[in-house]
Amino acid sequence: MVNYKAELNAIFMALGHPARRAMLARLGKGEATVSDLAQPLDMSLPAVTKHLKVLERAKLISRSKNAQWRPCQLQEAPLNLASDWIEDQRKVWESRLDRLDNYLHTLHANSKKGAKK
Amino acid sequence: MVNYKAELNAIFMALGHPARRAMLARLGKGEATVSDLAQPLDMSLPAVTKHLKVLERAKLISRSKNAQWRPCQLQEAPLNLASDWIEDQRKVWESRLDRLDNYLHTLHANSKKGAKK
DNA sequence: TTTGTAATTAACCATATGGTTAAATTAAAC
DNA sequence: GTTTAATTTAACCATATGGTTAATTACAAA
Repeated sequence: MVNYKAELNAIFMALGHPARRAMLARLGKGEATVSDLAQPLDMSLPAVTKHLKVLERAKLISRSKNAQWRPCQLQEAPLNLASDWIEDQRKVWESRLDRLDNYLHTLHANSKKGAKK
Repeated sequence: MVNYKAELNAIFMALGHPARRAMLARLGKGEATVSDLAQPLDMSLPAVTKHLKVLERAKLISRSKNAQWRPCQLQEAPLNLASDWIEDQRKVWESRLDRLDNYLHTLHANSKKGAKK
C-alpha cells in the first residue's frame, strides 16, 4: 500500500530547502534561466548551480540549451510521486481512524444494551 | 499563492529518508514504541532515536510515556502542510498550462481566419 | 579575433546527517 | 536493593550539504 520508491528520497530531500522550493515555484510559471532563478535568491551563482543539480538529480527539473543560456523546466512527475506517497499515508491513518470510530460506536451501543439489563 | 513556511524545510527534509518514511508508515497504523519502530529497520537503536528526533523536530510525531516505553504517535498536520505546498504548486503550473492551451487555440482560430482571406 | 555575458567547475570551508559502540538513565519486577 | 528491559546520551567517524571566491568554459556579438 505504502510507496517505498527510492526516488522519493531525492525528491523529498530536494524539497527540503527553501531556495529549491522557491525555484520550483518560479518554474511553475514557466521556463527560466539560471540567472532568472538566482535573481530573487540571496546567494552566489555557483550555489544556485548546486541547487539545480539537486533538483535535476530528483528529476524535478529538466534543462535545455539556448545559446549561452541553460533554461530549466519544471517536471511534474516527481511532485506527483511525492503527493501520492502522502496520499497513501493519509489512507492508512484514515482507515485506522475509521476502525477506531467504529469501535467506539460499538462500545457505546453495548453500554446502552448493558444499561437496559 | 505559494507557501514559504519555514516548517516545510524540516518536514520535507524529514520525509527524505526511507527509514523515517517507514516509521511514519508504521505509525499510520497506530502508536508504536521505539523498539517496535526499530524492529524492521537495519540499524542500531541510537540511530533510530536520532531519526525520531528529526521527526519530532518536524512535528510529524509526538511522544508520550508509559513505564519505560516512549510510544510515538503520528501527527497529521505537517503532512497536510506538505501536500498543501505541492497542491499550490500544482495550481500554479496548471493555470500556466491552461493559458498555454488557450493561446494555442487562439493561434489556431486566427490561422483559419487567415486562410479564408 | 577580441570582448562580454551566462553558467559551470575547482578548491576550499563549516556544519549537518547518518551511522557506530559504550556508558548512562529510567522505571518495572524480583 | 539488585536485576532486567527500554531508551537515551556521549563520543566518535565518514560523508553530504550548503555556502564562498577564483578560474574556466561556452557562446554571441562587435
